[in-house]
Amino acid sequence: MTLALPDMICFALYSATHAMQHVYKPLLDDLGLTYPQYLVLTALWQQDKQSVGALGRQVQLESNTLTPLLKRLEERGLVTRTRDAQDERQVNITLTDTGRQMKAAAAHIPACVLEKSGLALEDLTRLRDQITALRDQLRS
Amino acid sequence: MTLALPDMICFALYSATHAMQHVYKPLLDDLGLTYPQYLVLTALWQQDKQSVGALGRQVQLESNTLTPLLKRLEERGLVTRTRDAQDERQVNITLTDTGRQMKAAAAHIPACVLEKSGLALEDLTRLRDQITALRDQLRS
DNA sequence: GGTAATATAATCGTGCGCGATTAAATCGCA
DNA sequence: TGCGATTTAATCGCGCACGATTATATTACC
Repeated sequence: MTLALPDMICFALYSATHAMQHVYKPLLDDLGLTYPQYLVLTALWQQDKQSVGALGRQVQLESNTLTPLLKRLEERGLVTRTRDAQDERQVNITLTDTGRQMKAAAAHIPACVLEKSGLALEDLTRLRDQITALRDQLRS
Repeated sequence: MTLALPDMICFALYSATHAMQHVYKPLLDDLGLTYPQYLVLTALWQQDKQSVGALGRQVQLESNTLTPLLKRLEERGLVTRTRDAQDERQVNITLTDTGRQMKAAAAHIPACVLEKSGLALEDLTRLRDQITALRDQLRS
């Protein structure tokens, strides 16, 4: 357990995350999206019309990050933001037609990333599960 | 290979990195450091007096991120920034006495993180190596 | 029914990351 | 020797992250 960067699991995660975002960058540039914006849209493609809080629980971000991000998506015409009629504290985020259509334009991305990883799907899946388990342990 | 967040290796890395930084936060708050500042100091604790570029190659950051960060470390009295006499393009970053002393104050951190991970050292090491290999593949 | 407690999103300030550009020093090469 | 190419930091603008606070709506409870 040394204090050198190459030995640190935290740095491995940190630098791998940046490397991953570097792979996504050109793919997302084609869609005019940033990486966090892509994550939010991914959550909405699975389940449309979610509150800011519900989205935040999935992408692990708070309203202080999400609110400006969602305003940018709204300005781009990808989502709408409307106060919930039943509970006016909540703001519902809903995909526009353009936002829904972008799902098809993004459909090729996962395969590109898989290929770039140089791993078999099952190896990548196993690694993902280990990283997810570590994350959940760290969060507890 | 679905498009759901829990299935995405990129999101596993992204959220695990944030969870890791959340673990470091209270430990680094005691030292008055941010996480990237801690990485830079870690590199300097291994090898003092490095150029901005050499540091950047280790922590995987460019001068546009490092220069302001290093200025903050200089303001806090942890490092000095001086133009290299032989090659005036380069700026040498050198630890002050205070910066060197902080290594001892940070010595307990790796063990804290290991414990929080809930994994045996050898398991964490194996996971780290897999993540590092993925990072290097993605960078290529 | 009124009021304290809670939940939700928004706002603000600071510090990264990073693409693009700029300024200055050094190097390569005829 | 001179001059274009390269290297190195710094600068600028934008978009996250996140701690702390605020405003408003809802719920709990007496």
